[in-house]
Amino acid sequence: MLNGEPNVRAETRQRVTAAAEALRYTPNISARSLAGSRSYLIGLLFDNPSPAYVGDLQLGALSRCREAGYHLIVEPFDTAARDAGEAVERLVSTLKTDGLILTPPVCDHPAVLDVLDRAGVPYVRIAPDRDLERAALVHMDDTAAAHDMTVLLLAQGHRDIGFIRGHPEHGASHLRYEGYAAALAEAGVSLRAERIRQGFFSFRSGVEAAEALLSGPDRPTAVFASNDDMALGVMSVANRLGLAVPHDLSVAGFDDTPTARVIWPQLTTVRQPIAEMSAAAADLLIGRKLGDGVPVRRLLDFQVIVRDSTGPAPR
Amino acid sequence: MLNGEPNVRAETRQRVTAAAEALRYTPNISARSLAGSRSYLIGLLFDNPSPAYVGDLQLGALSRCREAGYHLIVEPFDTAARDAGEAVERLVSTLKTDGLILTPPVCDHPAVLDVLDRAGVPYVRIAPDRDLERAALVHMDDTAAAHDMTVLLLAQGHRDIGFIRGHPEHGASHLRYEGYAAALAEAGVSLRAERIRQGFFSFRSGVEAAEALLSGPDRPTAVFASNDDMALGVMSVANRLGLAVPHDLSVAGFDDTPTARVIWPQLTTVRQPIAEMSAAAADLLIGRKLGDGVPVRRLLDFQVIVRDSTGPAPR
DNA sequence: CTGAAAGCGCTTACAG
DNA sequence: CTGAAAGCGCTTACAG
Repeated sequence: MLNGEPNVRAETRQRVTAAAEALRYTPNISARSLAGSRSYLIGLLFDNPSPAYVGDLQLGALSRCREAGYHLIVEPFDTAARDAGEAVERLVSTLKTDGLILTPPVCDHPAVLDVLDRAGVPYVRIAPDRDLERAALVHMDDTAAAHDMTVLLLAQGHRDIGFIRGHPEHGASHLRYEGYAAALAEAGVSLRAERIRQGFFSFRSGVEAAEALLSGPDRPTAVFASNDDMALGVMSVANRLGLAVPHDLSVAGFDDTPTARVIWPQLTTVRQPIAEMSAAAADLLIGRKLGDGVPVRRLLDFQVIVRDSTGPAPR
Repeated sequence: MLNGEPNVRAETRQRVTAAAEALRYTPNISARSLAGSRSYLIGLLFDNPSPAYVGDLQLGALSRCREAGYHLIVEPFDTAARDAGEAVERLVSTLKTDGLILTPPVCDHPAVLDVLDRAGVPYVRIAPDRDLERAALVHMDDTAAAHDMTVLLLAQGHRDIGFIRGHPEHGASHLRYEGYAAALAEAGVSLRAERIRQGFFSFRSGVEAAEALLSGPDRPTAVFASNDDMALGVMSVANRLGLAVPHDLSVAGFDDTPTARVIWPQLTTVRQPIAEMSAAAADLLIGRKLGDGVPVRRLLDFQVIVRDSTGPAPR
């Protein structure tokens, strides 16, 4: 009855609930899991170097778990390991979670997905790179976000906008580049190959790209880096070169890391709906809305956050 | 036998292990928990605004859990809630974890500790503020760290060192201040009240303290902020005031946040052994080394990290 | 509709 | 030392 069955008289229900309350009764999760078809456990698999990203992801999932009486179990996962498939097999057989949230890059590991599909374990992928048709996923539109950021720069009069690409192994890198290129094309601004630099999402790579972009007299009036760490690298180089941001150079990033708000000038960037994505994933798992037919796909909104590192193009 | 009992013939052990391997046998954690005295589950309770801090903490605990076949369950916890005691009561009765890691400020909540003691649930406190004799804890020496940082500044010729205190509600704030004051006293440098400002661990409060400290002509040659966010605020103000760091002003922080490395100049700061603390806590819980007598107490080493925001005092 | 029984997959105490 | 039985605290299918 405590599990919310129907067909119980209101009075009876109330009395039982009151008694449970008085005795501080709380069902044991292991017993429920063993006896029933639910474990009230959701697993979050990650293999991500950024504690902040993983932390944000958890916050979203946790808020939904809490409401539904679920608990979150976090599992580091070595995507590069040869036996990744077996590892996940072991995991689901010991844990019997009601579902798994797969964060990048775990969500793009074919062997992991194979095992999960075969075992019939429900899972939701967060922002996967490939095989988007394969299973339930939650993501945002990287292309549109990069597009919008570029449009913002164009609207401020910039016509010469450098771009630093992200790590080539990350799918988002290509999507963001496409958004940038599309916005330029729409505005009739031609894309110059020497304005595009390869980065790797690290501060260091941002510094190197910025040095190439900003050293000579022929330099762009704005630089859009594919993530905040690289944008910070650009700002650092600008500072060293005596270029005032945003007066001489506008800089935009992507991610809205904590650093973006404590740097000066504060960084214009894109906020990804990280907590919202994992919250949506937890929702799907808890509500068991994954079963039938075509895989669920949720697209969440990003947000372009205009702060002080961008401004009108110098004339 | 698979649980590592002694008195099994080597050959037998090997054959069983091989069979288990071949069948990919992995015991179900719920069944083990229900039947036996171990749940192979450790809970991490947090109520901390910083995802990065919580993420770092998890990494340490996770590494030990993984080795020992344990799993980590993370639980957000509302310390301010009136029914915090009941909440933790409910938690331990549904989850039956083998132990709890209590992070600040949960580790300083009297009702939580009371419930846990009464229920006989093992727990380890991470860097608690008060009642240090009460139960097992893992921490670092904030006073010594602040002392060492101040000594470093003194060694670079600084005799006029401003200090920004941390949030008055956090025990560490007082300890850090004491370390600073002690180092000055040892060096025979007198402490000037107008050089001490109250901050609240936020960037904003660092900015305000720095404005008070640096605006006039009579200003310190170095500022030691009780955490990195406030140190960043100091650097931001210095930048706005045209003070070159470290040439005109040395700045030191505390925490070694990710931002400290991507700012320019890079921030001199103290690295706290965050992951090590939670790893030690997990060790104690998994090894069940908590039972008898005087509470275990582990003191871990900090590290003063000298980077580019500090330098010789201007003459 | 309701209540008592079986059983989930293990560990543990115990009889052999 | 070893093996079979009991039992952990629930859910679920089933007999009443």
